[in-house]
Amino acid sequence: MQDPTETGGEPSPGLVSTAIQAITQHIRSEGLAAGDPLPSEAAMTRQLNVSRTVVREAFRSLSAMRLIDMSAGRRATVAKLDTGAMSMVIEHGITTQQISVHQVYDVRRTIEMRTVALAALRRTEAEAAAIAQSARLMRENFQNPEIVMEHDIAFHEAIAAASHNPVFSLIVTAFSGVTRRTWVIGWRTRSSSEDQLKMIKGHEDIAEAILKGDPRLAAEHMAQHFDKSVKALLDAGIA
Amino acid sequence: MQDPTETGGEPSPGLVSTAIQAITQHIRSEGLAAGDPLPSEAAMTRQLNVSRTVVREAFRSLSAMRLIDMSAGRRATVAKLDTGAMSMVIEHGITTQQISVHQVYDVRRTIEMRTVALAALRRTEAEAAAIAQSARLMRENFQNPEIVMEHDIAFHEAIAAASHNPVFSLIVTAFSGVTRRTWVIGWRTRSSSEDQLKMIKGHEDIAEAILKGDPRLAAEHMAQHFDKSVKALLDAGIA
DNA sequence: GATAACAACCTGTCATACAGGTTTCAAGGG
DNA sequence: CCCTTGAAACCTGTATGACAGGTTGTTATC
Repeated sequence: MQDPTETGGEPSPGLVSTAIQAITQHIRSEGLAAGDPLPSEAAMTRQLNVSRTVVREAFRSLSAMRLIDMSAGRRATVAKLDTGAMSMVIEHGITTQQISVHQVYDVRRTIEMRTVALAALRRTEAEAAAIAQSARLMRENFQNPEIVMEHDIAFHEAIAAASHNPVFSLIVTAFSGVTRRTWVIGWRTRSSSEDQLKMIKGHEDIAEAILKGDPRLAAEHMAQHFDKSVKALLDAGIA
Repeated sequence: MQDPTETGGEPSPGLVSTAIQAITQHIRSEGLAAGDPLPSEAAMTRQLNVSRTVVREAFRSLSAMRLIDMSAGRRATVAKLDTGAMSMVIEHGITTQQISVHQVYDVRRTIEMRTVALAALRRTEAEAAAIAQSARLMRENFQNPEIVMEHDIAFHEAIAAASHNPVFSLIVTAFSGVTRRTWVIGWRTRSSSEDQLKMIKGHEDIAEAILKGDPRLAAEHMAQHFDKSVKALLDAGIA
């Protein structure tokens, strides 16, 4: 039925994929930035000569990946960089057992040894304070694992942010979901309060090294932190 | 009437988001693995008591993130781990100028210093051969930049695969799109054939170190490779 | 028992309809 | 003149029905 001069020749694995490409292509060719509005569904429908169903599924797909923002009544807009899609991919890999928690931790260790060094070199005063603040809140709430975990996650994300490289932030944040699922296990393995406080001390050491601007020391503390975390997970039988 | 507390809001007021969660939840609770079939759209429609439109947009969204595979006539199936979504996020960040090529290279350098060390430790004979093969093909086709680039990308992906950690593969592959867009620029900066061959020699050194099983040497060569690549991009004026 | 036609089911796409949110702009009141 | 107000125009969210075409299992035929 529809035969609008297929340019290029790709027999198309589906009209929706074509529409998705058209939209991303539009963003690129128009040089749109985060917040800029996209064409309406109706306009896209006319331009591509397909039904609104197809255009809509394309928009919705991009929205699911958080490349665009949609909300009722308003045109879709280009989205700010967001972890949404990435964390879903990681989660999917974990739940379908295609990747293991241990493998994620190896990647985290690799990346965070770098973010912490960069943070020590590039952090602003405010960022150093935020990092130290998270560590302090971990200690103050150390009886409540859930709260400690949230501050732990915030701690690592703050370090990534202080690296001033959003790609690192993106990846670190994408792993936070996995952390939420396994953190408590590692915490329980640290049977004594002493062990738990020692682990919190590790965070404070990292924060301090960042504050002092010593990348080598910061990386060293981070490595120790991860080695202990991985060991705790291994002791708990997490593959 | 603006409510800035909207960012990162969890309360998704859409039926589609609910449906997406229901599907991923189904995968989790049923313990599905890659290749397993999902309920049909009709079944989901009944279960969630929403229209097929909604269910379909949910399926399509998951398909766009490559969490599930869809094809006409057949039920959707759980997908194998794939880079699709991740590379789109990275591309989006680049095209909307929220991240720079330089930042991507810093992340690549960080990750590939690790993958190359792991590859040296864990590679099979076949993997070592594949890596060396890519390096050889780079040399054999060194007059043709496009082909050299493809083998370069294959080279790095093969190293990631040899690390035996799919998360590394995932990330490295996600960056390949960026490489395709900037590689030629770096190549041109290496004005003389001599420089270009020197760069290929760098790849061969890496391959050899992996074959010898020397992680420290491999990482060192990889670091040099990236330092030169970044310098080439900087010389070309890429931010 | 093998094979070919068929029926049941499934996804891909289209058309239409309507509810509800958002923006725009002009008319009316201060 | 400015501000408020309200309606119209536009937009997205969801539902329904229809049909084409692919896939699979079953049955009838050889």
